[in-house]
Amino acid sequence: MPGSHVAYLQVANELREQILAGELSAGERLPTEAELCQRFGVSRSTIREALRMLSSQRLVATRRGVGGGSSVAQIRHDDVTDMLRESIELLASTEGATVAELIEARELLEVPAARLAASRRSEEQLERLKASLPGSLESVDMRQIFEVNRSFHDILLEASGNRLLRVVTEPLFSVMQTRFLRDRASREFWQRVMREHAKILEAVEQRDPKQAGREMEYHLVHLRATYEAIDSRLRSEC
Amino acid sequence: MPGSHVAYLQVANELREQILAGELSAGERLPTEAELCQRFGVSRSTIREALRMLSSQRLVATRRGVGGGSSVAQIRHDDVTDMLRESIELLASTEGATVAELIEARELLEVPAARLAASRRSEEQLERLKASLPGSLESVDMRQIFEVNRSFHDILLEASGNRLLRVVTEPLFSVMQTRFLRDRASREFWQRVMREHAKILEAVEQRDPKQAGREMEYHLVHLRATYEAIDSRLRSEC
DNA sequence: GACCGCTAAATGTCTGACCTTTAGGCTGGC
DNA sequence: GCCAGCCTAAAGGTCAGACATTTAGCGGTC
Repeated sequence: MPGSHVAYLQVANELREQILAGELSAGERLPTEAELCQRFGVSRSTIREALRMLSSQRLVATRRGVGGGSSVAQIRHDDVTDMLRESIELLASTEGATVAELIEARELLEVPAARLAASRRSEEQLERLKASLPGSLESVDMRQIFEVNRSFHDILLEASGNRLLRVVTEPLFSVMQTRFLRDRASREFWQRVMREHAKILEAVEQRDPKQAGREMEYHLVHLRATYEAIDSRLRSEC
Repeated sequence: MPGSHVAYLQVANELREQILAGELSAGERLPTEAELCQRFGVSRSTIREALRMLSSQRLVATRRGVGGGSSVAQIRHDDVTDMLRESIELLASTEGATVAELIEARELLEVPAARLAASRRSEEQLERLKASLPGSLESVDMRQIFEVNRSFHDILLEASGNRLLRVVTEPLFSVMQTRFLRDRASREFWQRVMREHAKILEAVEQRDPKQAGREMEYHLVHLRATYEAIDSRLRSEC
């Protein structure tokens, strides 16, 4: 049912196809709403509903004021990451994804990512990675530990040099972290995490891919146990 | 800027948060548009624009007629796959993702997927996998070869038993295939692809993960050369 | 008991008015 | 000559109300 029988869907689909086909390229401006009304022979509300759909898919961006209007948006990696994170969150909350699947997928991706990071990291990335590890756990607020942890994994993904890898892996990491760890993990747990991160960092500094992969694998196997324990606790509570 | 100063965004965000927080769970019905108008103190057009955003994010579904209305949608894996494919297509068309990154990411994912499939595939999946390989290339239309190829990889991903893995890998496969192969590859190329698929299938049938991984790796390395050749040809044309 | 059409509830669409934001130009003072 | 600040017009944002369309369920006719 391409386009259904609903006007706003037809308009949205037609515009989307034009954009995807490259007839309208990034940055280029779309006609004004009034012109689109004429072109499609529908009312302004219909056009606006179509534009809202496209803008929530990050295909167009709209600005107000004179010289405003809609233009084809340049999609950014972060946009994709955000959308994917939200989708996976939803899947995870409805048994569309089990904990085992999340962990497995993450291992499949982060281990190679660590290897790649070890062989490709720039000096600047290495510095940021170091900076992201706090000297001691005492010096950081427990509310921040969360962000510190995330930051380490994210810089590592960036250092892997593959933006697609980062785009698909960050959401997996992110979903697991918010789902399982916020306020549920002990101080000892975080101390161990930090020690393991330090090991990974060392291998990345030495540009030793194999070792980085091994350390990451070890790290994730350790996490797996914690996640599974928390998961079964959560389940029994319900 | 949470909510900006634009009414439809505020409404959409508020509803989205309620859905993500689980206050409204899957399948549950939202108030009618008229009721939402009252609740948010805005006009119907504003409510509708917000609902269009949510529906294009697959968060709600809307039905017409008596007893219709909007309800919280149960997100499906295919929805996520579709959205991700579109995003990656867009990234790939604007240098947000290079061919090298696509190939690399795909290798990183499909090789482990083949291993998992070899150890987990059901008899039924094995049968479908066999059925997806045509006896000889002559028997299939060149226009269908495309779909045959896709089908093999997709069933293999399904057999990996990890739905998240499939969700993130299928788009990578799909984008590369439509971008590079449609009408651009020779008959000899497809013959070789089919032979390599058969090798993979054999390892999967024997439940030999290592071998399945090796064959998949070999297969992808071969593809890499073809893709890179086509890519440089495409570039020089522009 | 099967079929048909009515009805009412809900979304879909249109119209036309007015509000708000914003770039750029105009004007006046220094 | 230049800067500040107002002014204006173009575009999206919002509103109100009417009418069209779809659809489930009800009820009556044969």
